[in-house]
Amino acid sequence: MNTQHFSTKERILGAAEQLFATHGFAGASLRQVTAAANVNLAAVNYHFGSKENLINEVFRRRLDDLNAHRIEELDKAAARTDSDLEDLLSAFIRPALDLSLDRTGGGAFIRVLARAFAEHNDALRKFLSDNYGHVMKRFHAAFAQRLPNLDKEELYWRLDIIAGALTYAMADFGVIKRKTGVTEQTHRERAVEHLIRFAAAGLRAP
Amino acid sequence: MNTQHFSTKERILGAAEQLFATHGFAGASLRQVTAAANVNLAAVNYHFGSKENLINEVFRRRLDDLNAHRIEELDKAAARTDSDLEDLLSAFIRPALDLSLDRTGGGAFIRVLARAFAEHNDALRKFLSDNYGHVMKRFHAAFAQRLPNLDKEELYWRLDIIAGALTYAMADFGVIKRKTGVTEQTHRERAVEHLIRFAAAGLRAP
DNA sequence: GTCTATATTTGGATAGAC
DNA sequence: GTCTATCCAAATATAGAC
Repeated sequence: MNTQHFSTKERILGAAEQLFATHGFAGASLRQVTAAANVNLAAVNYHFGSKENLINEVFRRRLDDLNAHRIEELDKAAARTDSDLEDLLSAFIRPALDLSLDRTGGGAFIRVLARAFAEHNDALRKFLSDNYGHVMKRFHAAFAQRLPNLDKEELYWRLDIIAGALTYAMADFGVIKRKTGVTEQTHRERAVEHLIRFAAAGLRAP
Repeated sequence: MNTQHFSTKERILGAAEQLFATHGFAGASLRQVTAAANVNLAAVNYHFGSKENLINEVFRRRLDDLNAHRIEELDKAAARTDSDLEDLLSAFIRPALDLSLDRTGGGAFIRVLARAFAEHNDALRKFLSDNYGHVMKRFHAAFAQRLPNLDKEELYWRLDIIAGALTYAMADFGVIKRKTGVTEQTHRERAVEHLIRFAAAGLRAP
């Protein structure tokens, strides 16, 4: 991530992602970030204005893509008349799995997301809600259509739990050593299947 | 938590627990902690030596109790010949549920635990491993006895995931507003049941 | 044990030369 | 756009009086 053929901005984002994953938002200093990115300390404020905005941009870079894929998969599932709860859950969960498996830092980003859940940071939650609330609304609507007896707020609440469980599982799996070669991907695939079954059962509960 | 009829040490621990839950270990300063505890800034270093040690003591205060209850429940389950996987899981999970429901800050502590998972802090992990590794060993042995075909390392790995899922669920549930009175406890009870089924299925997977 | 005062370090942010 | 140098605030930690 700190090779020279990426732009300064990209190198900062990559280094920040890694360090936020490891030390947290408060724990990783801009000095650590700029040193790892091999750029000057002042570059962060020049390109991003502030540390808080840098944090937001770390999210934006990945979430734009992730949520676009989710909407894409949701549209596919919604177009089919025979799609069920599991298909909707898959549309939400599979893109996150793919991201966690990519080789350009996606695994680190998933750990950053896990931290965001733990943070309960109001500014961060507002940013996520402002920018990606519409994705949750789309999924909420799709689930609500298939679960007409479930209270709307209860549904939001359960989707939040599912997002949390997914993030945690992906972040934790990131620590596992892939001893026997293919295992890493296989394990995550299985985790996703378990999650989908678990989440579907949870959603169907009265 | 910051009333005068607790000792300085206890007030610091309570305030630290609350603030670590809200802002994280790096994010909560000793100045915030001592102000909330209504004690002098220097008191932390006098009573605990350092911030890192204060963090450790926040864990010790709750985990000693939590793990004692877990061992107690495990012994009860192990004594019965007809106990199954679900009983062992219950011995592990129920004491955490009880803690999350207590009224002296247990809910905040569960959020602190969730942060510890996200931290991946080596010093903290070593502290937890040194002081509570024997509890995981006891559970590992009990599960291994009932799952003789499962690889030992695989089992450790899965128990870790279960601990993570439990912690996350409890921490997240902590945010929910109990609108209709009894709901809070009922919801957590249900979450625990889901978790146990989920975990048991995961453990039985090949 | 508790306080005030302070040493020391570190962090975020910016000014101004290039 | 990038660098050096620096400002200022905040943090951990300690010394020493009470």
